[in-house]
Amino acid sequence: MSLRREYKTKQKELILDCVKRTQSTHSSAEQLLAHLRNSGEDIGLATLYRNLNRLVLEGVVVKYPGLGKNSASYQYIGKPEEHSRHYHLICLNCGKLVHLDCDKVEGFAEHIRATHEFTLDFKKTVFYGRCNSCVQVEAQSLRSADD
Amino acid sequence: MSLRREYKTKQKELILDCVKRTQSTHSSAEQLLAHLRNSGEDIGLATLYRNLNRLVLEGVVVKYPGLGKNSASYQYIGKPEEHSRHYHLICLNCGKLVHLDCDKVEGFAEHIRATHEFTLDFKKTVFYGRCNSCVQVEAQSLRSADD
DNA sequence: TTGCGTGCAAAGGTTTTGCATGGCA
DNA sequence: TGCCATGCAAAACCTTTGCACGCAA
Repeated sequence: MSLRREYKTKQKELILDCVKRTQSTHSSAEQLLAHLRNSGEDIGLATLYRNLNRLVLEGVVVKYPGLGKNSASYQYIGKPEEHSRHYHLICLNCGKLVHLDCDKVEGFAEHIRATHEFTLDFKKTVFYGRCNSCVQVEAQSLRSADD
Repeated sequence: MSLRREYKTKQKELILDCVKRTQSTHSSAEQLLAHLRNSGEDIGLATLYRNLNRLVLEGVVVKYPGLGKNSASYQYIGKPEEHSRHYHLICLNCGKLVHLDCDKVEGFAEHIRATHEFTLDFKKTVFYGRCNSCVQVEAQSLRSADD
């Protein structure tokens, strides 16, 4: 039963920094890699995936399985201790992340537990939809274009 | 700009039938294929994928990108006109899928839209958590074992 | 010095695509 | 008879894994 010590490496820090900096929009592994390259840092793809998986396990990063295309997206949501009892809203169009801090949510979760016998996990649950500005943009393009 | 006529084929009907019959639990392409084989029908994998994609486009089937493993799951939700706004609860422990048909949900969604300027997409949003039986089992194992 | 982390390349698995053939209309 | 749909196999794709080397502690 060996204790697994964790080493602090340059790559690990770069990756964490990168997802923190891009937290307003979820990014694919490839996009994150590009970001890093723009900063002059090159990191192996395998290393990136390994670290992302670790961060997901730690709970500070959320993984969204291939929404638009096929590749998964990753997004920094902060340390578990810090994002207590709030949920996340993600815009399917622009990728914007919104923190939902609201009393109503607690009431809703309680209702689900009491009536539907299901305990929501606010760390894992992400609400998808459209933010207001994207709803408006889409409504507009529906009016102008038609197919 | 050619009109694209759609043909009615045996495979198409079989696939639609299959997703309809299995709508209580979302299934991967491989699982659907197995279902079909059990009924004595063999269909090409490519055909299955092509038709599933078409059904997703039509809006009668929802695709959940690789939740547990890597493969995506598909689920029949009915014609857009027919499926009322219900959400899905998925147990993180046993994988059980629960349909959440509830007035409170509508009220909640409306609150999100009005107050938080965000329109929920009930096709894409999945609530994760634990079903009651799994909560109980886990509580029990916490008592007996400790790690 | 120990052994975890990295990078590369290869493997793994899922989904898509090209092409010849089959079948609906 | 047109041409869409199918089936097969190959390709494309994303992600994981094996292995040797580098590097943190």
